[in-house]
Amino acid sequence: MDTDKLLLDEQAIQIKAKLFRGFADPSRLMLIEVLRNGKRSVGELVEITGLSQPNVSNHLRCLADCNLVKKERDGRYIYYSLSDPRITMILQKSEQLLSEVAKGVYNCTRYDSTNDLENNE
Amino acid sequence: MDTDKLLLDEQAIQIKAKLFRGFADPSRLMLIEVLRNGKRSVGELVEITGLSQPNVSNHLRCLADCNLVKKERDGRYIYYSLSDPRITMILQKSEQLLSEVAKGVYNCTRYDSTNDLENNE
DNA sequence: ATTTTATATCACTATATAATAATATATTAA
DNA sequence: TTAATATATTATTATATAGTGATATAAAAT
Repeated sequence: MDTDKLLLDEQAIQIKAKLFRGFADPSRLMLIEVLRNGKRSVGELVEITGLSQPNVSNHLRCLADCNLVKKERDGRYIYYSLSDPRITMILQKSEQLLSEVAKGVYNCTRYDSTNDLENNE
Repeated sequence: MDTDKLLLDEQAIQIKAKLFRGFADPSRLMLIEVLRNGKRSVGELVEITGLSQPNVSNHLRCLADCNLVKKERDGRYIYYSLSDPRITMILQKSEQLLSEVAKGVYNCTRYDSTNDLENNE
C-alpha cells in the first residue's frame, strides 16, 4: 500500500545500491578481501590479486571515491586500507547468509557468460 | 604475501560478488526493501515500485534464482517474500555504514549517467 | 638532470545487463 | 469453452562498466 511508497526514498535506494556495487564486482571484492588483513600498496595488491596495475588503480579509485577505502602516501608507495570496520561486518554477515543460500547463488547463472550448465529446471 | 593468496578463493569471491549484485541494482533493492515489510504479490510490487510488470518479474526471477526471495502461489497470485532474515540484517548493517560514508558514496559519480556535478576535487 | 619506480589517467573495446514491447502461460470466472 | 486477470518469457535495444594498452604524473635514486 501507500505506507510502502513512503519507505521508498528514491535517493536513499540509489545510494544504498551504489554502496553494494562496490562489493558486487569480483575484482573489487578481491581487493577488499585482501585489505581486510591490513593496508597494502597498489603494487602489493597487483601482485596478490593478479590483476593488471591500471585495473587495480581504477577499482581502487572507485572504492576510494565511495569512501570504502582510504589511501595514505608513504614515499613512492600509496597504501590503501578499509575505511571502516563495518565493511568487514557486512562481509561477515554476508558470509553467514551465503552458507545457507550459497547453493542458489552459485546456480544463479542468469547473467553469466560462463553459462555452461547442463541441468534444466 | 602468499598468505593472502590462500584467502582468495576465486569461487568464493565469485559467489559473494554475485550475492551483492542482488542488492546492487536500484530496482532490485527497491523490491527487497518493500519485501522487508512482508510478502507481496507481483501486482502489488508493480503498483508500489512503479516499475513495469515484466521488469519486476525479471528482477524477481533473478532474486529467486539466487535464493534471496521465495515465491508461493495463491490462486492467480504469486506472493514473494525474503528467504532469510539475514538479508534484512545485511541491509541494516549497510544502513549503519552508510550513515557515515554516505556522503562519499553519494559523491561517487564515477559510473553515473547523471554526471552533472559542478564541483571539482 | 636523468633514470627508475610507483601509481594514476585516458581512450577504447567488449561484455553485461537493465528496460521495453510483444507474446506466452497459468488460473479463475462467466 | 471463452474471456479476464496475473505472471512469466523472449527478443531487442541501449547503457553501464570491466579490462586493456598507452601514456602521464609523482617521488626517489643515480
